[in-house]
Amino acid sequence: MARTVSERADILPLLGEVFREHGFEGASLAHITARTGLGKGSLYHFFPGGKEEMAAAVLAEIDLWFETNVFAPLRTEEDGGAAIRDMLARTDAYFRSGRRVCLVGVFALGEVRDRFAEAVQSYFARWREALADALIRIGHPAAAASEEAEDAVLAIQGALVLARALDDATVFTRTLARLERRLLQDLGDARALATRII
Amino acid sequence: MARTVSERADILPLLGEVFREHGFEGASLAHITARTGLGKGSLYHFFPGGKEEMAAAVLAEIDLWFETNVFAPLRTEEDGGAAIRDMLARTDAYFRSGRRVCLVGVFALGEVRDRFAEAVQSYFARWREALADALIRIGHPAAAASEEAEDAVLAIQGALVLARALDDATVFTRTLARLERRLLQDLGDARALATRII
DNA sequence: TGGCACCTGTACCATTCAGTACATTATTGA
DNA sequence: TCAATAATGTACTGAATGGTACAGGTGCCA
Repeated sequence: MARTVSERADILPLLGEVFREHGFEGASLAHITARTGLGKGSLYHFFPGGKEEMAAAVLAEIDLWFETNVFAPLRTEEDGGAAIRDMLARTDAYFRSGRRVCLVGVFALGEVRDRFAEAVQSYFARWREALADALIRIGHPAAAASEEAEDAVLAIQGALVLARALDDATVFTRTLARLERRLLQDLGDARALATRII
Repeated sequence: MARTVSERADILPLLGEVFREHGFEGASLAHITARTGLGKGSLYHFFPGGKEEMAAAVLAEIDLWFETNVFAPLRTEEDGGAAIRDMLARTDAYFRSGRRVCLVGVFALGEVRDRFAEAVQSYFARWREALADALIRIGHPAAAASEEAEDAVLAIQGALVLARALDDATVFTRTLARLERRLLQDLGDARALATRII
């Protein structure tokens, strides 16, 4: 019996892709073994809790990635404008310019949402709040910043849906470009900011 | 053996809810019989093609509803502003103010997309184009109208994702209100339209 | 060289899956 | 009244589902 992959952490990205493509219910153990090359023995050795534990581990890994590379910079980077531009660039890279779907979004739409409610809710809530932080730092009024952030986060999700529906990834890149304009415009003019229509 | 429901058309909405809640793969015949009250005998009598035919019929029904109540008015109603307001009101009603999910969007994210690619693609493409039509009719420049329409359609999808993820339907109603402002603002000022940042 | 913890493949389990076959019952129209 | 058709419940199929049990193999450290 040849030892194959070794590290549990190594297979998390593969697991993620399976859940992304098939959803939680559609991700059968057959699909998972095919993609990871691991048999049931290994799978249940690494994840005694079965599919549920696998999905939870994947969600945790995604959460950590976004927390580190997107949310935290939005909260702490001094130059808020640069933080927002970084967010957009990393979002574009992560979702492969619209060719990759958001696992958390997929889970949110399904009945699985209830099983991972805390993780799903927290992911989007922290994204929204971190972005609002950065917007306030570059001079947006607090009230508007919150709604602008929500609008941006939801636009990213919607763009992923539409890009896949139309089989046209440019929908996603076009949306990111629009968001950059929308979020970073008018930085110097406080009065325009106060009265501007979102 | 008592005859129960009778019309095939009567059970389409029920079928739709099952697919909406569980996705195509997750919608087992057990779920379907439970929701519709129809046994396998009746189900396969009405839909000899099985689940695939059921889903296709549901998609066709949804398509017809939107074509009639949303797309066509956007294209033909003389008062473009009223058409857009009607679209938003009917969208709000259809999605139960954010408590109901978009079946076409759910299908778009899953692997089922390929099986119903034509229906999924056409639904969103026609929505986008019909909305762009109305925007042009109220004075938006053609180039901007197309992108504004895409932005609106994708915002609706994203709002549904986010509303369900955060378990907060107000995300959806807030988004529709924002869209109304965004789409209908500045109607009289051509110069502002030409230079406005989307 | 030995032992031991860690991996891994295989066989197996009960359950559920979509779909089929068919006999039986309702309904309809002549 | 009586066939013909439409609708329905039931029993069944073979395959796939997630999960368990476990024996055996592998690498590592003493």
